[in-house]
Amino acid sequence: MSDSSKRGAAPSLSDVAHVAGVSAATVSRIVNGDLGRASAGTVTRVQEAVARLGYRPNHAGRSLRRRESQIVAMLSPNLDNPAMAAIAASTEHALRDAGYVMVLCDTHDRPDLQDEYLEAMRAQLARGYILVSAVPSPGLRAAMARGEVIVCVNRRNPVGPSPFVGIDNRKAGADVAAEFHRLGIADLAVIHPQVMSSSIAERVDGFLQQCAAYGLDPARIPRACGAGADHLAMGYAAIQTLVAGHGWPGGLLCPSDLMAYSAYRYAMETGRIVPGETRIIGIDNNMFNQWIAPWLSSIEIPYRDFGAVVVEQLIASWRGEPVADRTLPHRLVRRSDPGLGP
Amino acid sequence: MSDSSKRGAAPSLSDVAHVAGVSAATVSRIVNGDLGRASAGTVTRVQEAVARLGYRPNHAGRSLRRRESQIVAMLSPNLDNPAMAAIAASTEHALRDAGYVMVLCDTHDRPDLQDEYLEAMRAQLARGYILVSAVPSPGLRAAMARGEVIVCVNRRNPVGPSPFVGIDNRKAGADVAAEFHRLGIADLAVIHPQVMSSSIAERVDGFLQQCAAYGLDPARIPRACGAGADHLAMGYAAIQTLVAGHGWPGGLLCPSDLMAYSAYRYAMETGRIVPGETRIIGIDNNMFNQWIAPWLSSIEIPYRDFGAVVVEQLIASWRGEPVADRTLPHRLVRRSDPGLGP
DNA sequence: TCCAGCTTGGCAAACGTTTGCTCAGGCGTC
DNA sequence: GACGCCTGAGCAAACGTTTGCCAAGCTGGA
Repeated sequence: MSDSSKRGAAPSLSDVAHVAGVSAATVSRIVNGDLGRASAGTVTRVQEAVARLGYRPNHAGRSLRRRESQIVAMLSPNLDNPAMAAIAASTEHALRDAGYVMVLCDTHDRPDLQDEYLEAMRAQLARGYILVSAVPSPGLRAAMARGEVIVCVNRRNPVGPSPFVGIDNRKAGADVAAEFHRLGIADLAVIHPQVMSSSIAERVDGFLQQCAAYGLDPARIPRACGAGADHLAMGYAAIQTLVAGHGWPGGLLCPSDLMAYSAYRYAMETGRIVPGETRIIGIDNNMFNQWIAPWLSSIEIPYRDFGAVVVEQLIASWRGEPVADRTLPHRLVRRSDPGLGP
Repeated sequence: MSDSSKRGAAPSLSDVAHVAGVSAATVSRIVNGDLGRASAGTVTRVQEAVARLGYRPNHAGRSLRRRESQIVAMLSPNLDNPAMAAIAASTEHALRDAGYVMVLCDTHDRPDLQDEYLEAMRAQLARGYILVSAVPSPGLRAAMARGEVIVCVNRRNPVGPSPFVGIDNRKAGADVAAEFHRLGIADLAVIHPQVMSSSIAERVDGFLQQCAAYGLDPARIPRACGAGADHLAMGYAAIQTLVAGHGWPGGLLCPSDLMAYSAYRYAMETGRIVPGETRIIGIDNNMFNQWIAPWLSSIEIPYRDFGAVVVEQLIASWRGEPVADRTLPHRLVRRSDPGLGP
């Protein structure tokens, strides 16, 4: 009974070695691209055996020996938001191209879940962590202290320095202010989530600063916040508060498109005409906008490009190279159709 | 230098054994819940050592020895579709609760990518495969032949029998027909993707059958299909073809909400009033509908409940139990607001 | 002839876990 | 007192890879 006679089991290094008539060590070296240590004849013989048996290295064995896996963990606050889904999809693709596999964890923005997943991924020997909109947590601090490789996306690392991928949120907010200025709309307002992540806070801040540059007093720009399970619910609560306190503005900044959606719904419910009476500008430029939200201008963020950049950061970190933050470009997409008229 | 002196390295079984003054074998058994084989004193001593060292089993070692991992692969055709994202999110959650980790792969509905991922996951010793909208491919056949545990979601396994989770697509289509009948709309039409998955085909089929039951000749119900990168593009192409050939119908079945979105856009572009002149009914009930698509009735599919059921199927399969298909309930959500009127 | 150096490839020891087997001691029963 | 059984726990051999080290064979120069 040769090794390869084990029915059903995937072929192992020693199966290949047996077939090729060499030792497992030699096969290992060749499989890993160390071709300089074997003669040309041996190399081809081994490669043929690999092909014939359909050999694939067993990652458990490799991880055990090398004390590192090909697993990269992505911790995402939620997948319901198409922006997060786009980041996840593009990162998954880029990681796969680089030879890694991505494990996706949904933290629901909760520090306890974030920590649980960080721990679980440590047990999997995860080689790196991609934290989308990370929240502060003890486990994150611990991971930093252990020297884990971490890349933060959208939000900067709240507990220390980490490589970062995102946009210039302050500039994005300012661009919205500039658009309202261009349109001659001066009675502005902002809604935002009750607890603001750094990215949202920066967007709002950039907006207000730019308003000030146009001579508007930021302190007199109405703001309202809302709580809820997702940005849709938060936006709905916030717009109600805003309108109750200050009436409808002529221009409304929604720091995410989902909040814009719920503001729009409330406008419909209350008979406010969008974009005729109130112009809403969002941030994200959700892919559905062009199909069913022709009333919504939005700052487009190149989420589909995030993955490749994130992986570049990861690889540089693994190499121990210094890693600079990466700010990707955004742009305003203008839309002003009223949607449908019955 | 004791074992535990290795700085930075995670504590291993033998570190714990050393601290507790027992052998690694004993620790292993206790960690794995085999408490009947050790005295109460030993158990507590080991548990204390585990807690003190923050020990977590190394999954590479475990996988290597047990010849199986805790990894379950989900192959999804794309994450852009919120329905797929919802399935992924709920499955990830259910798997984690059951002690597994999910690796997400985006196949873009391509057989070659599906095969590549099946192979890559085999090298990771994946314990099971969740195939969302699987397509036929040689690799899938091979996986079936190897006896891998596979659960299919949305689409039935195209190359053989597998446990399945989804809805009664035929009934869903029939329910749409019933709704049009209730509304007294008789000039109906259907758009659908050029290459129809089994689920879409069943929806359309159920719709037509039910139309026949109402005395409409299915052969005279206009149908059009379109090609494209996603359902949005497919829908846009299809509705153009449909309208060019047969004009706007009074009632339009879109077998996915995304197609409904693009049909809506085309209606706006051509001045067709929705839902006043043409009533569109979709399938999926995308979460955004209630916020920005008040004109769209849709069949709600409980994607958030899929994950738990999928995991039940997986676990039953691992136990070797017979696994019956699971058909989850759907329901029509009625909406008929015109959206906004400027 | 001898030695140095290169090429080629094998040996064997890890990596952390699981588990069949063994064994020592204690207890109960005849 | 002998015997068998139960309990509690350790030994050691895997699982599949990787890699430092060594050895054999060859080339070429002194």
